[in-house]
Amino acid sequence: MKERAVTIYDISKQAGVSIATVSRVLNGSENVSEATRQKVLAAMEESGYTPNAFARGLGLNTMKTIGIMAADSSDLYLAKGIYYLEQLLRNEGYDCLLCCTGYTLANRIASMNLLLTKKVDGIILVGSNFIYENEEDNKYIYDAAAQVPVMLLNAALDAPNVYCITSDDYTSVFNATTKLIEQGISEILYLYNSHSYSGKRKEAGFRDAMKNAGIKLKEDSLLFYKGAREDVGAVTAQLESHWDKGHHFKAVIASDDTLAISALKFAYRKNLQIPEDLAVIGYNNSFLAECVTPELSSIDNRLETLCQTLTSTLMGVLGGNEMPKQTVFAGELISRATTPA
Amino acid sequence: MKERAVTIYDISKQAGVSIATVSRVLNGSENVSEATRQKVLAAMEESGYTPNAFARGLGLNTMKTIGIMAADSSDLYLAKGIYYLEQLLRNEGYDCLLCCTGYTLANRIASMNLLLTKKVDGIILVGSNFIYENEEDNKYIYDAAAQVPVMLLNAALDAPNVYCITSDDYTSVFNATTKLIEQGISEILYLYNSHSYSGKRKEAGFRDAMKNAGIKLKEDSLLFYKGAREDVGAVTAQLESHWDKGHHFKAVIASDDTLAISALKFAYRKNLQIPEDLAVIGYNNSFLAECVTPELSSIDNRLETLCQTLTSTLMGVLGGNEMPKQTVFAGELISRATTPA
DNA sequence: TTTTCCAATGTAAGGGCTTGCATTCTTTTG
DNA sequence: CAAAAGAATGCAAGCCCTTACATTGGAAAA
Repeated sequence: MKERAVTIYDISKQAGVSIATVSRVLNGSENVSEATRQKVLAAMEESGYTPNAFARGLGLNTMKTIGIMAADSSDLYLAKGIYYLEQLLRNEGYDCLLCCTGYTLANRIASMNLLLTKKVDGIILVGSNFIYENEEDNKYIYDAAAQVPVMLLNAALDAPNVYCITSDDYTSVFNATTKLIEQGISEILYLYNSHSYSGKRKEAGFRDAMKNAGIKLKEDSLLFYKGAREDVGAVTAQLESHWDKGHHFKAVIASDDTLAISALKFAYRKNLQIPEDLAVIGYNNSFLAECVTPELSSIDNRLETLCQTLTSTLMGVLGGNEMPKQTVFAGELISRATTPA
Repeated sequence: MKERAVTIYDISKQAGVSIATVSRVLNGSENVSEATRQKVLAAMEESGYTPNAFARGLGLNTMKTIGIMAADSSDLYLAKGIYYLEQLLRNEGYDCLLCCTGYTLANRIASMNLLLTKKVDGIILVGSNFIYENEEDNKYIYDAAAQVPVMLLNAALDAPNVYCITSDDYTSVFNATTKLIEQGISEILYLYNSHSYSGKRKEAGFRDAMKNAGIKLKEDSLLFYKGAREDVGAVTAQLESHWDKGHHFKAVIASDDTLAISALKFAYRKNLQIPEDLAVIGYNNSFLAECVTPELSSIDNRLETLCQTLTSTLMGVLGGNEMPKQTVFAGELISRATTPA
């Protein structure tokens, strides 16, 4: 299959210059006369030369690759983030090594090492679940950051060489909750399934909004689902069982669109009118929101903006510039048909 | 940031052996006595040695990386495929370089070259849209296949070093259509938005099933939507306009779940009961199908099986074995609430 | 014209690892 | 017990680039 490849030596011979000169035009060095540059380029063109990435890597100690870690690249939201990042990084001349880690720490440590072994120039952690409550569990991030910049999307961690781009989840949920209350709906159920960094921020936003409105928060106003949120049937069932135990509510704010979908299904089963009997607000404003009927109101956390900022910050860091350690963007409730006008 | 890394020389010194021996234990060579192996491993462990991937690549001419190309990694179906592949390949010790190419040929050629430059060991094209009608446009695939094995998921192309794993889309749609007809529904609209390899197979399945049942196919029985299928609103509008022109139907078979979602929305707007007034069948059996109400009947093309087979075939090829050039699996209609029982 | 200086180019020393071949030492065989 | 075979290890030549430093030649300065 692979015959001996064309090397820099072949080009140097063909163009009648030294390999150093060839290397210089390869790397866009200034100190090459236009005439030689053309000669070399012609030779490359003619023989279909492609520099050997490994040798290049050895010399430059980089292969222009960024590692992207996500728990599950098929999650609607994470997939979108990965997509944006890949596009943006490619524009900057970087390739992406993708690592789906699942949710266990052991896997994450392994993946992290893998990426480091492959000499990526930076690592992006997509999703807030990469930060652990137990400070020791975050060691794998600190270790990685000792070697390459680590970017967190939707999570925050104060450490050297770690940069965080987040959405202001707290305020988004606070505002959404407040808005519902102002519309006269105060029996709100907060449905969530993660204690991640942003998960806790969202929850806090809910609690504070309720408190702020002077509504005493019963503990049955929060429902935690401990399984995979993609298991729509199970989440729906849990909502039903909650309701059937006498915990009624007039609205659901979910920490994720997928969970909100279950709330919609729940309403359908219970024959509740949306939004009259039950208002529903999701989070992430994913494609799902437009797919369901009635269309789901959802909090948009401006994923594309986050990704753009993350990328430019990373590029800045790699370029040796001082960059902000944390950047926060405001979210926004997109009102559709599951909330009162 | 980066202090001088531990190299094979350090280990060799520390263990009191030659670097050749260290390299041998690194590569699991047979000819090393157990005692030395242990000594070396201990030294590695102690000094936290990580072999330099570039140097390794230079020597071995591989970095155990597979390139994955997909038009859009955030597409629900493609994302799932990428996810499966990434997991499977990782299990085999390979990393994945992800390339989202969009739908233009120029981008694809560029991406392909990029992957080849980075010396991937194989390339996987996820999605049937990588094959072009115009034979010349497929040159980029042949070129790539001249260097590394190319795997096609859901597409077929007969060429050296190209391996295809597909679902029998033709039969799946043929059967689904036939089943509807047997249930007494013969006014069926086939809704599609792609002329890709599998797109054409599906369409043929529909046409043949109708013909086979002796139903004369009016050309208004097929509706092609030329934009992005994610634009649910636009697809819905086009369905409405089609209907309003007098082209009525009692069922929709869509070439993709996302399109089917639009059919559901259309029914809702027209106040058609599902499945009594309108039956709907999607394709891919994606997560979307379970999210909507009523839940969508959809053709499952066994993506996970396809990915497994693709991976094992690729591993076989890389291992120098003769492997089947084309593997086809049967699909299956998953009946949910949008089709009559 | 001679001296400086600088742009353009070449020389050669790595960068860290793999591997064919040579060498040494241990076993087996006759 | 000598000779042959085999196992374990070392030597050194790559693999293909990058780049600090040396060299050259011509233009600018004196």
